[in-house]
Formats: sequence, C-alpha cells, structure tokens
Amino acid sequence: GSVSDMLSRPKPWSKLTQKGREPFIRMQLWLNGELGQGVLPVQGQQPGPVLHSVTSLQDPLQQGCVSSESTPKTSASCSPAPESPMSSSESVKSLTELVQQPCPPIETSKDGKPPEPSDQPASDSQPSTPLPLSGHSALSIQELVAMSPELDTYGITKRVKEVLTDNNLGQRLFGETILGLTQGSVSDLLARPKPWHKLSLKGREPFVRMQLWLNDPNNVEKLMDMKRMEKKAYMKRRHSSVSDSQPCEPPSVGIDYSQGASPQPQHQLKKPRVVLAPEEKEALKRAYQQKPYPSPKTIEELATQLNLKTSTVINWFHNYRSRIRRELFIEEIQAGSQGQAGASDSPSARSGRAAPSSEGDSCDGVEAAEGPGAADAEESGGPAAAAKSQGGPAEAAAAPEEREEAPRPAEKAQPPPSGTPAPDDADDEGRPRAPPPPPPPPPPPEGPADGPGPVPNPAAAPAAGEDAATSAAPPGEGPCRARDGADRSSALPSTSAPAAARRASSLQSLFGLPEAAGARDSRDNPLRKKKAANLNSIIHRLEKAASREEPIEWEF
DNA sequence: TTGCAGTCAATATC
DNA sequence: GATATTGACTGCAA
Repeated sequence: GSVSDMLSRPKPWSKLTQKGREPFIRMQLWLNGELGQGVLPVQGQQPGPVLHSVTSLQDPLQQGCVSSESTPKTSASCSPAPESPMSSSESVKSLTELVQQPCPPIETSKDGKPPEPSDQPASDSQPSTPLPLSGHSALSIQELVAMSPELDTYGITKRVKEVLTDNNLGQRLFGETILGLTQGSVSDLLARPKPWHKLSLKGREPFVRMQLWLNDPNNVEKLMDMKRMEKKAYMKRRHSSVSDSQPCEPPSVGIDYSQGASPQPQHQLKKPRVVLAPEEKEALKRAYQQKPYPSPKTIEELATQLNLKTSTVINWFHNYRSRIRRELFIEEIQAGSQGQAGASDSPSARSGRAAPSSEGDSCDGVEAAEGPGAADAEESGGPAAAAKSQGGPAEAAAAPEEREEAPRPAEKAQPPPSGTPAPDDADDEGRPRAPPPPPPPPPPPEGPADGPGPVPNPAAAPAAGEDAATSAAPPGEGPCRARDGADRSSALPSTSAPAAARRASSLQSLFGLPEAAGARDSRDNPLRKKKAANLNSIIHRLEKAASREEPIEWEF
C-alpha cells in the first residue's frame, strides 16, 4: 500500500522528511543498481555491513554514497557482501581510526555530489541530508552503538554544548549534519539527556555520534565549513531566485509545486497545531496527578470537558509522562553529581533551586509551588512519604487544587492522591493507577538494581522496582546508580569474556571514555533512601491492593 | 491495544 | 536568528 501510494503520489523532495526520503533514495539506488542484496554501498576498506536498519542507510548515503561519487557506483566496493558482521572489534578498530583522523567529510562529499535526488544539498533550510558521521565510520554506527560501553550522556551533551557555544555553532547545523536530527530534537537531547542505560539502541545513536564527533579533532572545523557552505549556498540561491524566480527556496511557503504534486492536499494536510491553553494544561496536570494513566473513559471525559480531541488528551498524557520521566532522569544526574560535591547542600537545597521551573513542574506536574514551605516540606522530607502514606483521605479532603500544587517535587513516586477534578470517576478506573511497569530497562547488566528508578510513579519500578525496593533495594535504589557500580567498570554489556574485553578496550579508545557514566553514585543520598522507602511502601500497597482487588484507596 | 521511545516540526521564547 | 517547548506521529514491544 505504501509503495503504491508513493509511486502514484510522490511528494516533492523538499517536502519530504528525512525518513520520507529514504524510500526514494532506495529507489534511486536501486535504479542505479547500487542497492543490492541488502548490502550497503559502502565504500572503504571493509566490507560493508548489512544494512540493519534504515537509519543506517542514511549514513552511507550521506557520506558514503554521496561521496561515493568519487568512487561512485562502483558497486564493487559495495558489493563485498557482508558476510559476517565483521568481527566487531575489528570494525570498531578501523572505525576508530577513521573517526580519529580527519575523515573525508562531509564537505567533500557534498560538493561533488551528483544529481541525486537531493541535489539541492547545500540548501539552507534543509540541510540536505544529514551527514551523521564523517567517513565510513558511519557505516556501522549501529554496531558501535550496540557495542559501545556505557557513555556518559550527560557529560557528552555538556561538552557538545560547550563546543557549540564556544564556536558559535548552531544546534540546527550540528543536528542536521552530525546527528541527522532536527533542531528541536537536538535541543531536547542536549538539555535533557537520558542516562545511557535508559536509552534504547536507537536512542543511543545520537550520543555515540556526539562522542565520535567530540573525538574528531576537526569537528569544529568541519562544521564551520558546513556553515560557510550553507551560507554560500543560501546567498547563491537568493540571487538566483531573485533573478530567475526559481521556486525552491521558499521554505515556508511551502507549496512546492515542483513535482506537480497537488499543492492543495498539502495545504489541507497541514493541520494547525493545537496549542493548549494554560487552563487546559492545568486541568490535564491535575487529572494526571490523580491518574497518570487515565482510562479511556476518563480520557474521553476530559476531552469533552476541555473541549479537546481525545487524541489530544491521549497524546498529552503520553508526552507528559515521558517528559516527566526525563526530567527525573536529569534530576537524578544532577543530584548525583552535586551530591558528591557538596554534601551538605544536597538534597533539599539542591532540588529546590536546581530544579527550577521545569523540574518542579515536571515532576508531577506540579508546577510551581507556591509556598515555599510546601516545597520544602516535601523535600525535607520525609514528610512526604509519611504524609503520603497516611494521609490519604485527609489529603483528599484538603483542597485539591492546592494540594496538588504542593509539592511534589520531583520525585515523588506517586501521584497524589487527591482529588482534583478529574473526571469524576476518578475512583475506579480500572486501571491501575500505578503505572505499569516501566521500562524494562534494557538490560543493564545488572538488572535489578537498576530499577527504573526515579520514575514518577511507583509503577515505574514495577517489577524491577520491586526487587529493588524490597530486596535489592538497599542502597539507594536509585535508578542508575545502582547499576553503575559494578558494571561500570566492565562496561560491556553482555558478550563473552575475551572478545568482549578486547572490544571493550577498542571501544574505550574509540570513545575515549574517560570514565564512563556520569551520574554516579549518589548512593548515600539520604533523600534517595527516603524515596526508596517510600517507593517500597507504595509498591507493597499496590501489590496488596492488586491481589485483593479492592479498589482501595490509592493514596500513598 | 496500550504505552513508550524517538522524532518531527510548528511555535514560543530568548 | 537561535534555542526551547510541545502536540503529534511512527514504530515497536508486551
């Protein structure tokens, strides 16, 4: 169906997203005879690895292929079928070298680029194709990701930010050329990096790319060149368009008749972006606090009450949950690092200020908090837990609104009890308020301890959490921390020993990992312990309730 | 089906 | 103009 659609109604290149371009690139390659049996037209010394995913295709395309024009279609180079994913250690090694030396970058590839579909490469607005990594290294970015030892995502983003700002390089340029991501994504990534172990393979890719980029001695230079080129291209285009009225620049105007594709549809396809009013957001947050996982029924009610589409409400919950989770991650990280530094000021203080707006908010939606007192209360402590656990009813009774605003800073594990406006039926909703289990985190080597950590809700730590909480819990169960301990050194995921070891070292050098992960040890953080305890109790209650099936009051 | 991870891309802010 | 925010979408897993 997709193919049919694509063949009959192709969108103009300029209107396609990176992803959307892939099929066309594939088609072009296929037409050129370059796309063989799933083998990447990778050039370079090593046999091209099999294309594992589309994403990976981009790299070679962008660089390999692109530059391949120099060695173009010599499918010869591409053909070397993959046989085996080449010994990873080897590939890594060579990749390392590639990365570490000024690779044949982007620029080169760009200019010479043939007429490919994207011959408007240097385009400003669409930076054309992203060139993730320079050189062939890109080819096995996925392998690298898979074999990569734990990286300090926080540290990496920090460094990247520094380099970018120091050199006046924009996120857009960086994202599009190095990461293959849009500006918004880059911003988000740099501002709220998730801990390595919480990332999926795909999610790790940008970090690996960043690390590789950081390792590249010419990274800045290359980006600068790109910047220059873009500028040049832009000027050029401006000129020509002025004179020749060439329709290719108007980014916004969008239409793009270029392919004759009906402009109309495009227009109509564009749905205006929904912007929720502050009150709506408030209401949603309140509802979230009551039920982070509202039932369809609740969602519907909310939608009608707020006059929103149910899909909007659903999306909002999804986004909110996941964003809160992220906030917590960074908070964790920050807490961890700061904790180490200043003991005294730790927890409370820190979170108070460090978590400025976003955090507070994030965390449960609670936004600001008014009363300072409130805030502290929670923080300081224990209170929170205690209060929560006991206070169910009371809280409920209390003014809902305020309550929620109250404090739950970031961690909380659970949604506050009480009542807010949620759609009345707050009560039952069959769904567990406890959010489901979270993330089976990728396999952090250690497993258990790692619990999902600081998740917003208890649920977060479901299974794992459980143990974590209960058994393994001991030491602050913190999320990341736990795991860090041991494995960190080993850094290697699973894999077998020797090979793994070897790989590890090469990877180490590749990534130049200083010390891998960032957030570490905050084990002794008292606040954490408290939280862990709280979590435990929540989990227990949940379990109990679940087994008994009674609606119980879920207040904690 | 549902929830989540990742992203995009339109907007809002700085 | 660059960066931050955020609603929506896609793909995947349970």
